[in-house]
Amino acid sequence: MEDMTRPHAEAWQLMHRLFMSQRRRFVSIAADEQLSPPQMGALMQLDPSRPVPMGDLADTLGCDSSNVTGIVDRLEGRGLVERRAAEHDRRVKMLAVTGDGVAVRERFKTAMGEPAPAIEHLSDADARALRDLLRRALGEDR
Amino acid sequence: MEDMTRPHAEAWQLMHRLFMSQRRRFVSIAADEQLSPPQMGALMQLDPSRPVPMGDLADTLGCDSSNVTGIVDRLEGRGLVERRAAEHDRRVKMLAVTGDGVAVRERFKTAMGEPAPAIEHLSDADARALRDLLRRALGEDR
DNA sequence: TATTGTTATACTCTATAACTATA
DNA sequence: TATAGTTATAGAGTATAACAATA
Repeated sequence: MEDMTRPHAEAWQLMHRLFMSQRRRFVSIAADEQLSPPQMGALMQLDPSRPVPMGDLADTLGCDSSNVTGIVDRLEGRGLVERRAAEHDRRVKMLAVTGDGVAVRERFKTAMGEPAPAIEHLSDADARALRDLLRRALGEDR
Repeated sequence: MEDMTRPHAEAWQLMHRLFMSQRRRFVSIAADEQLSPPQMGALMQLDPSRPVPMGDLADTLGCDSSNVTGIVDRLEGRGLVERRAAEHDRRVKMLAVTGDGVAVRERFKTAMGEPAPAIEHLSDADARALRDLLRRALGEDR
């Protein structure tokens, strides 16, 4: 009984393991920017080229909107994000990433975009094959 | 200038995106067991077949050991984990997963092991190719 | 002296419920 | 009436520092 698992499930579980092994790196990179993990997560979910409503951020973070108020308060206090009025509904507040916020985002992407060692050790051919598979998987999903 | 990114980096970033899209599922599965995400994370890091010291858990979770005290208090209160004396050092406390704890772990693995939609939609051939690549990546890394 | 785990403290995250101001 | 965001509250997560027991 070797290989009872479907290849889809085993692939997913291997990715899961690989990803989990990188959690400490995420925490450490956020700490380098003096941001808590939730704060960094929120900043990375924002769109630097288009302000988004508070409620949308709460949805993508999967947490209550009362929660986002505090996280955004602190990001705004750090000057990384701004609350702006929305065009046609005076209830909603749009979140815009500031220049400093964009800079933090860029540094984070550079640091966290560095592949995990397991991926780094792949041959160029394997890495291209993996990239193409993932492009296909994510492409078909939208 | 299309494709300036090395295939390793792009593959890693695609995996990152795929994984992030599954965070809500993790939170929801933990909530089904009435556990907070950190509690579920801690329980899943333990080894059901071999008790581990508190300090080791703190290391794998990447947090301070003072933190683990509280998380383990609550897991122990739920009867999912036990603190036991260590053999040769009376300072250390070993964490053992109880029968109930093992059951929660199994349910979690079943639920979270279900592949993300993007993976599920891959053909069998693609899924096997992906699995083999990841086996190779993770295998070489140890 | 050094190490393991706990306690004390302060701040952050989180959900629920009640509230304000819009719609 | 319903919705977007805030505030109030209570419990949990987090790091730092000080501590007790043990090595």
